[in-house]
Amino acid sequence: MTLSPREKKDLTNWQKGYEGELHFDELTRPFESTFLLLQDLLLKNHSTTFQVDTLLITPNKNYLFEIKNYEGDYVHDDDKFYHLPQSEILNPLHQLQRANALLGQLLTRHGITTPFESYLIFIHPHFTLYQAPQHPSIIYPTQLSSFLRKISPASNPLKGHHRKLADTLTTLHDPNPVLPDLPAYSFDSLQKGIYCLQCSSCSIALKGRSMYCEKCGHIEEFSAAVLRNALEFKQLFPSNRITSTSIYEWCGEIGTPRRIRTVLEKHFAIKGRKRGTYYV
DNA sequence: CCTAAGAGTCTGCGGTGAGA
DNA sequence: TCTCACCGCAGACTCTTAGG
Repeated sequence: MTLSPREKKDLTNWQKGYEGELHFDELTRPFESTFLLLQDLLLKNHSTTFQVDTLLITPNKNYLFEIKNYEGDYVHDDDKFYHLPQSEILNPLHQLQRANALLGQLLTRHGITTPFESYLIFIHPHFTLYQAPQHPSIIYPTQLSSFLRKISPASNPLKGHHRKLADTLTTLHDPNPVLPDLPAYSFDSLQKGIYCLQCSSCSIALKGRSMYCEKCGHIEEFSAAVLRNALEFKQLFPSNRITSTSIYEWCGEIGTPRRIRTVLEKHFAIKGRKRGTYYV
């Protein structure tokens, strides 16, 4: 669908944020084997919901990380952050302090009083902050690798209370993510077709058993592409039934309904018989 | 070249809805 | 309310083709 400029901006921001978290996940992967690493926690203290990007539990210290994938030029002035040339953004330090405070209160209510060291991580290599404050909680891109190196492997192992902390947080985590305000869409209003997995173009041609991207040359099995689209259909239209014709239409009437049916039969459970058959 | 998996074709079943 | 044409689907069978 065609997005409005505002929606495009939101989409870019979400993508950027997500990419930043993925990047940080990569950097903290070595810690997984020795420490407890919790990512993307959605927690609730009384009626206040808050999100925690990454929590790292080590034998010596617990860390709370807020990841920001800001790119380009920013300025810090009078306790405020601006994206140059002039738009003010939410102060990420305040977000970090809020998450830390709420996390502390939540854990205290569950009988855990362990402190967390909280850090604001600016992860994008092309991030510049003019008049950058020398704040002990801020880690700039050029400091990141040395900062992570300092979280050295501890000589003493994790104990029961560390696991209890992780278990408590995992139990308190709300698995239903808060969805951003999505633009209104319907089946009829969206462009149908299979897009290329590699370059996202819609210039896809069916050649034998494969889908061939005329733009980048990427080849994907027909069945894999249909399955991908069927899962996408399920995500976008949870109340719509998956039928061979609905997916055939959703895929831009590529192949034949019979071929689509074969793919659905293989990857989904069939409900009903004859007319009215659908897949779950 | 052979084999097996996948795709195409044909036929019949069952639900739906229009018209008598 | 009943009948019948139409549509969407499954199942059986045949054909095709990718990959070893």
